[in-house]
Parts: sequence; structure tokens; C-alpha cells
Amino acid sequence: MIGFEHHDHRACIATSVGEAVRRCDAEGLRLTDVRRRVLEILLEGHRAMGAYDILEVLGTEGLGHQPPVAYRALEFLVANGFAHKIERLNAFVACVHPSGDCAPAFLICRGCKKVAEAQAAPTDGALGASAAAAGFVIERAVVEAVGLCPDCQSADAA
Amino acid sequence: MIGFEHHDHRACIATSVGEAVRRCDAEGLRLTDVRRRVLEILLEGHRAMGAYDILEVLGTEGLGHQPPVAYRALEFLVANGFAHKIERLNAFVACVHPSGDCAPAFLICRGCKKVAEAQAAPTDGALGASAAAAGFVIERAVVEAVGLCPDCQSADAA
DNA sequence: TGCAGCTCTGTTATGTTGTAACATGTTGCG
DNA sequence: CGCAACATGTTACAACATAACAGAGCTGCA
Repeated sequence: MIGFEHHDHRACIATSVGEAVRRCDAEGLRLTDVRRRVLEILLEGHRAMGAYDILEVLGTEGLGHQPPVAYRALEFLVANGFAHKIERLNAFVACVHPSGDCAPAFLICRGCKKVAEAQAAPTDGALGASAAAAGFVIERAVVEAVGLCPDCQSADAA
Repeated sequence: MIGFEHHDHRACIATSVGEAVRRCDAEGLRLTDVRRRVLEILLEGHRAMGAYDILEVLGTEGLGHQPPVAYRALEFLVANGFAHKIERLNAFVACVHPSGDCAPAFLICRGCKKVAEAQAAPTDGALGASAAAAGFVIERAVVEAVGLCPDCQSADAA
């Protein structure tokens, strides 16, 4: 899992964007300026960002001032596994996994809004058993846990 | 789990409302007309309903025409465990458990919008382990799985 | 009884998030 | 080139949610 530990952001962004470029190339996807820039913005923030937050940044760079610009780029990124939507926050985060297929679980810090992405296998365990018993077929599942990250626990205690 | 099987709705509603009345009484909570009616509306629908759907019903009954009326009642119900919010749908469902404290997981049918509520223990298993490893303290977690219920699988196949 | 404090309700207005629809570029390919 | 497919720009609006304040009604207490 990529978590709350501090790390080299610059390198993290470069690596992730590089991966995205490579995968788009391999799969015939078009990582255009806007899409790439939105991915970078998400990676730079390394936290959940609203579509309008992103749009504001795009605006200052002359890459579009209207909501659909941001939403379309985000739709592309989410559809292709480069980013995820955090329903609870109406916000988006970059995916931390190079591969395209993941069943993410999120740890959302209510203090600093940072989001860590863990891997979950929600269809295993109690939920999968319940679903199977009910005859329900799970296609996608999201897990969103709210709590406090180590930094914010310290701040809270202080 | 309460799932997609057909059942006696009337009895289901009466039981749930009765439970709510009893618990509010015991805990000094005020289940007012609006709040009680909203709970009934959710139970009658037995599916995820938007705040504005509920407001529309309230409106025809002279119980308020403005968004805050519905949102306030829903806030009360959610805060006290009588209902849950489905983030993915921006919608609400009645809780099917008599007790006040549950860690719900939802099976959301993308065909008919019905929602089944299962119990999950998200803090166990892989997610709990990841969180512990990162030093993250989980306070609440929601699990929302999207798929097809048995009825809609049949309809899909047809 | 009266009134002080609280909770709940009613209402206006507005903020936030997300899309439909259509016009205009841009790219790749025969 | 000329077409088809995809991407972007723009307008307008729909859907979801809340801030802020006014008034009604209960509760407890002197």
C-alpha cells in the first residue's frame, strides 16, 4: 500500500506519469495535454481533489475554464484506471498502481484530507458470502474508510 | 442480511417504525412527524431514494416543500442509525437493523436501484491490516458494491 | 403562571457538483 | 485530399446540498 509516509514527490510523479504514457501508448489510448496535466495535478496534490479544484488550476494554465473540460479528463483517467473517484468526498485521486486493474480501498484522513490507497478483495470474505447467498453478482466494489492518519493523530493529541 | 427476496412490506415497515419509536423513546430522541414520515417513505421505497424524491412526497402531504426539511430529517435518521447514505448514488436507505450500531455494506443493483444491506467487518482482513501497518485509525468505513440482483440478471438475460 | 432556553420547523437564498447538447478543432488513415 | 473518429470549447442547465435567520412549540423552573 502507498500510505501516509513521506516520500519523494517529484520522483513519484515522474514515475506515475511515465507509466501512464507507456500504458496509453501500448493500448492505443490518447493521453492528451489536458488529460496528462490533470493526472499531474492529481499526483502533485496527492490527496483528494474536487473537479472544480482541478479546473481552477487548468484555468490558470489556459487549458480550459469550463466544468466539462475537467470532468471529461477525469472520466478518461477513471475509466482507464489512472485515477479513482472518492464518492464520499466527491473528489478524485490518482491511482498509485502502475497496472490498470485494481479493486481499490481508501483510507481517508478527515484531518488533512490525504488519501491512502490499499488493495482490497471485497468479494472475498463476509460480503462475498452474503452476495453469493442472495444471488447478487458484484461487478465493482468500493471501500472507503474514514479516520485519522498518524500525523493528524499526533496533532489531535496535542 | 436483508436482501432481494420478496417479503411482506407492510409488516416490515410497521416493525421497523415500531423499533425506531421504541429506541427514540428509550434514548430521549424525538421522532417527530417529519422524521417519522421520512423513515416510512424510505421503508416504503425499500430502495435508495434521493433527498428530492423524498421531498416531493413530503410536499404532497403538506410536510414541507424546501430542501432543508428533507435534509434535516435525513441527517437525524442517519446520525442515529435509522438510515444510511449511499454515497455512490447520493441517496438514502432505511437501515434494516433494529439496533443502532452497525457497519453496513451495500449491494446496489444497477438495474432496479434496489439496495441490500449486509454486515461487513471492514476493519478485519486485508484492509484492517493495511491500515494498522500505516498507523491509520479507522473510525468509519463504508462498502458499496455495484452489480445485478437476481431479478435483473434474469431480465438482462432475456 | 410566565419566561428563558432549547429544539424543531419554515423559508429565502445561494453554493457545490455534475451533464446535455452542440459547435469547432485535430488526428489518423485509405 | 476527404472522411470518420475522437477530442475540445462553450453555453446553458440539472441535481445535490447548505447557510442563515425567523418563528413555533415544548420543557423546566422560579
